[in-house]
Amino acid sequence: MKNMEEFFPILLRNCPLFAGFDEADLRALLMCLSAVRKHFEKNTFVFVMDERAGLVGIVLSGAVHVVREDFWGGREILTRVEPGGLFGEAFACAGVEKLPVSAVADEESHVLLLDCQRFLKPCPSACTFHHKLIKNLTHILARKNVMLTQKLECVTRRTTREKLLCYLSERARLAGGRAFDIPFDRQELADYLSVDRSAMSAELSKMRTKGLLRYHRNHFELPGAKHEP
Amino acid sequence: MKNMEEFFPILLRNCPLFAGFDEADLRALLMCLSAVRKHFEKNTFVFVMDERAGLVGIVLSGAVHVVREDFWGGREILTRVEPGGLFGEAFACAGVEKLPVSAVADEESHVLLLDCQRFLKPCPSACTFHHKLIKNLTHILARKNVMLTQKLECVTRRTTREKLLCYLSERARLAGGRAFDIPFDRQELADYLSVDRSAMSAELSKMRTKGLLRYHRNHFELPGAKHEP
DNA sequence: GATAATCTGTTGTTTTTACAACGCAAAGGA
DNA sequence: TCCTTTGCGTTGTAAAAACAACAGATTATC
Repeated sequence: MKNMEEFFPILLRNCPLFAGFDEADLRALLMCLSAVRKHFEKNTFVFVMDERAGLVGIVLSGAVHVVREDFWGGREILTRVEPGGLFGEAFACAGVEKLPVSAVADEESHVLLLDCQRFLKPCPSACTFHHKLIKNLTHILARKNVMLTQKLECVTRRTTREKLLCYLSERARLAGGRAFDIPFDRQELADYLSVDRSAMSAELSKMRTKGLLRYHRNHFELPGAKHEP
Repeated sequence: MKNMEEFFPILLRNCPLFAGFDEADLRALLMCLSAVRKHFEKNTFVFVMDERAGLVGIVLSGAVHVVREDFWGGREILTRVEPGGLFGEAFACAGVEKLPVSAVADEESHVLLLDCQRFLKPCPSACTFHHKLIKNLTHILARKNVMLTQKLECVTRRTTREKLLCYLSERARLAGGRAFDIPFDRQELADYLSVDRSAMSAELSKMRTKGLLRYHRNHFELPGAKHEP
């Protein structure tokens, strides 16, 4: 792992996998894991769909697109990963036989590739960073899990109103009260709930008229439970 | 961990967390983790919403419902967990401050509670089972992640047709060809895609008429890519 | 084999959504 | 200040989905 020092700042600051690490930790760990740095030209594949998944990628420079290609050859960008960002970790840890996505360098990029199996094996040199790493990895997977579950719950509702109430109810719970702010503007909220923006705006209006909620811009208030006779 | 032997079969056979363990492993591990067995009467809480998450639950006997209570007091059952089943693992590993769900014993039940933090700490007695356990846990989280991602991709499509094509395209990819079976009946598929069953049936008919696919019961075939001029 | 139960497809009606086009207000820059 | 940009709400129309009710086919049960 020579010539890695230049990328240490990005890994230490922006990569959740190395949260809580210092430079010395990182240097030791990369040795221990026999991580590989690779270089990709623009539009070349980092991972190819239908391969067996085993590697985690970390973008050091440039940018990588995780893309899905459907049965008819259509290609869709699922996420854009920028320096410090992680990709493929879920597939690698799950050890899926066929990668359901590809990863393509969108610019000329440097990527750090880690073998997921080595994460989980007992560390031969008994390095203590290993444990921190596993903890971080588990955190990342678990948090993503929670986020996905939450989103799925909103999105599976049938109507826009239900989706909104599901989301807002959750935000209220997180805030611990009936008044709270949301981190989305209208377009972003519509995208999150996968509904049309203008239709959602209209629905919000209706709900306000009906007294189901109050709002201004990003600030929302839900009335307490009504006791219907 | 006395009086646990009677539950060993269920743990070894049905609990993914202990996959690959034998009885001796399990006995050692439960000691090492200082796992706690608790008894719950019907309709009592195992976890309470808004608590700090930290424990993983494994149902030994009876059954537990993971439920969500919304802002207005409505309660919805998210999953039913039966003996051998795991619950709360994502929240525990993510260390969420406020549990977004509750867990309620639906029958008189025995539950094994494990402190998630102890999983990830270096094992003081350096037991080798610990590593297997972490591997299993990571597998479980990662696989759930992959499943959730896949479902989310289908469900976020706007129309029933798109949802169907997204799902079927994925199944074809997994099968490695244009012909494949699906593991759902119509009602289950509709539930998975969160659409109405009869509307979905109608949409399938239309798609068949248009030549987008062929099917009989659980068997589907997708025509190859069409080259439009 | 007969009957019941379940699964699937069909149709018509009502409700909801997507889409497109526009107006207004707030924010930012020249 | 003027002008542009951006975000938000509104409206009308066409498309799509939910819903309900039913008929045919398949499977299970006796």
